[in-house]
Amino acid sequence: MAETALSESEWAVWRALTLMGRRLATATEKGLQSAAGISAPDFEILRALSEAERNRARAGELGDMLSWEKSRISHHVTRMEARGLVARDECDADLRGTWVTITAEGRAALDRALPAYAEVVRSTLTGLLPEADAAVIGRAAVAIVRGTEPESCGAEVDRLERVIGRPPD
Amino acid sequence: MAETALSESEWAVWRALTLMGRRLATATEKGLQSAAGISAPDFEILRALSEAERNRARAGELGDMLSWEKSRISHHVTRMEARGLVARDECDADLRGTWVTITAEGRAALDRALPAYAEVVRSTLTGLLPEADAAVIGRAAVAIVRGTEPESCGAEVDRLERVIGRPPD
DNA sequence: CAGCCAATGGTGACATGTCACCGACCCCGC
DNA sequence: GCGGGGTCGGTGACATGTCACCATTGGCTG
Repeated sequence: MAETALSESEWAVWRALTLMGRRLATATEKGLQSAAGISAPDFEILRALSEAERNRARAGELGDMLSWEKSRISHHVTRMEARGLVARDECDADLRGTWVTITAEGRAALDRALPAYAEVVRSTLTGLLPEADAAVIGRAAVAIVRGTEPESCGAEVDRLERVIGRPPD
Repeated sequence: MAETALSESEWAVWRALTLMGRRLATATEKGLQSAAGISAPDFEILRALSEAERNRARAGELGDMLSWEKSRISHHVTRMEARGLVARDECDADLRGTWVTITAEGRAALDRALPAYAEVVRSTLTGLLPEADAAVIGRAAVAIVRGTEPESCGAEVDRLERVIGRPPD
């Protein structure tokens, strides 16, 4: 703990993970942009809205679904609204609140994006790893997510763990 | 390949990796900020400079070392220059070029940052995973890096693979 | 040596993300 | 009903990152 230097293998694993993260992000961005003309954050918002009841959600709900800060939601919805992908509606039940809705244009973009997104996941992750390795990497990722910020480990992480499976013992 | 839907486990692994990436990035940022008052990109620039001969590098070299675009280098060096962490020097041998140097202040910040950085790696990665899992996740990350953008797989990835080891067969 | 093309670094416009703060509004106790 | 504190979104300032473009310079060819 007082050692200041990382071992070569510690450094290599860290560096490899960092590089991998950037590659996955870049591949996602490129795939969505070329297939549907939207960015990765756009996609996340549209997907969350499409899964919500009546295709709409309160701004705060969106933030919870995506683990985004409220100001990030607000800024990004403003940008997407300007491009016609989503719309804001007043909330009668709570005058402070705002409904965010997916527009027809947003729905069309999402429909174009979904197959491309699946293809990105397969071509950069599932398709490159033996299934057993994918399981190990998934479990390791869950362990790291659990190990960092223990307080905010919401229900989603539990669900992921259930799907991915727990270390054998 | 024509399937449009991801299986539940494909999705879970992808989502877990995405979450993990954000957690690691956040932990790095927080650790460096509190220990040395610098950001993760600041740290990368300072580390690259400190490893270069005479603690200086041409802007383009820096870009190659970090796999950054030249405009990113330029913008970030401008910001760090304003905070006194690095300095620009004219390059006599090529009047188009610029030397980027680490200042005493930048060196001091780097020295404060290095132990904190190692601590972040240990507390979020090495310390949370059994050694065998770390090896598997490292190999998987290298495989993904290799599988995406095959052209730009420079010498660094070879080195990482040598350190981490290759899949047993 | 003249002229062309590539390399080098920088700049401005824009997209994304965080933080601190604010104005409006809700609810709860009185 | 009426304050007071917390909730809800939003805004502005700033940091980061990408893209398209530019001016300057190097170096090579005729």
